[in-house]
Amino acid sequence: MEKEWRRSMPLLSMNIVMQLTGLTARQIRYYEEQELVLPARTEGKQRMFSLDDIDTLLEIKDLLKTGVNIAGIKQIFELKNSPVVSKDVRKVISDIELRAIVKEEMQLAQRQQRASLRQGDLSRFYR
Amino acid sequence: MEKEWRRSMPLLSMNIVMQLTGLTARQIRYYEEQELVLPARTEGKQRMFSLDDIDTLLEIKDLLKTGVNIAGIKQIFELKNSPVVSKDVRKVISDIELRAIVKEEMQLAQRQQRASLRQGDLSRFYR
DNA sequence: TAGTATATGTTATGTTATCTAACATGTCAA
DNA sequence: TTGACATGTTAGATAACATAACATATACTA
Repeated sequence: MEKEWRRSMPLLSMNIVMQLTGLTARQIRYYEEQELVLPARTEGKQRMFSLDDIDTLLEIKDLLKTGVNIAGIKQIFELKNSPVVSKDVRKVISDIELRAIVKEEMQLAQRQQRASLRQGDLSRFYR
Repeated sequence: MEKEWRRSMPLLSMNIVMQLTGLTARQIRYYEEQELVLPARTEGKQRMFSLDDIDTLLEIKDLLKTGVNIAGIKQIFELKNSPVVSKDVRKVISDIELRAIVKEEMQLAQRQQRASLRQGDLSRFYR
């Protein structure tokens, strides 16, 4: 309860966030438009990000890379914020994400009669 | 060696540093002019501060409030960076600062035949 | 007492960083 | 092909920051 303070404090400007996440300003603003991140604003309306925001952005980046679209990410984030999942958040969430992704990919594959999901794409969920 | 990374990373812009330290931009720039802090710069020459810089600024603020002038602070910082004092840095430094301050104040008092140093001013060094 | 140094305030002027909004484009699936 | 999605690009406006010069209060010094 001193670390929480810092992680949620909006200290970082756009430029730094671009560097830390490897995302473009356009991407970051788009994700905000889609309400996936909600950076604070200065009096002059400039975005200020917290470390938590960085985590969120990195997760978005990762999920997009995995093939989940914005709508899917929205769902996942909603699940995360649902009070049901507040025991061992970390692990539970991973499972949920996994299932969401697999489900989406399965549906895709079915609809297209093809295997859009190569083995390698799930490897990071196993060990 | 993962925390060092973060503490020395220049992530913070002027505005945030002003808020975190309670110093004005003028003060911060002046301290840099006096080479007490050396913030990084963006390509566009804008200052970017690290958490270490914040610590330094807060220390400057504190020392100034205690009555030490810029020259004195410079000395103290030089002592800190001297390789001699690299065992139990924390404690040793406090002592050095204390002595430096006391010395300065004593000289002042002597020259002026007055007691410029009230008891209360040193109270924070004792317990 | 008059003069000087120190640390900071204030103002002016230019540059960099960020904003919003609109339009363009590559990719993929229907 | 057509359309949706995610992102690129550009334009024009504003916010944030830069340097530099001058002003000033306080505290020392002569």
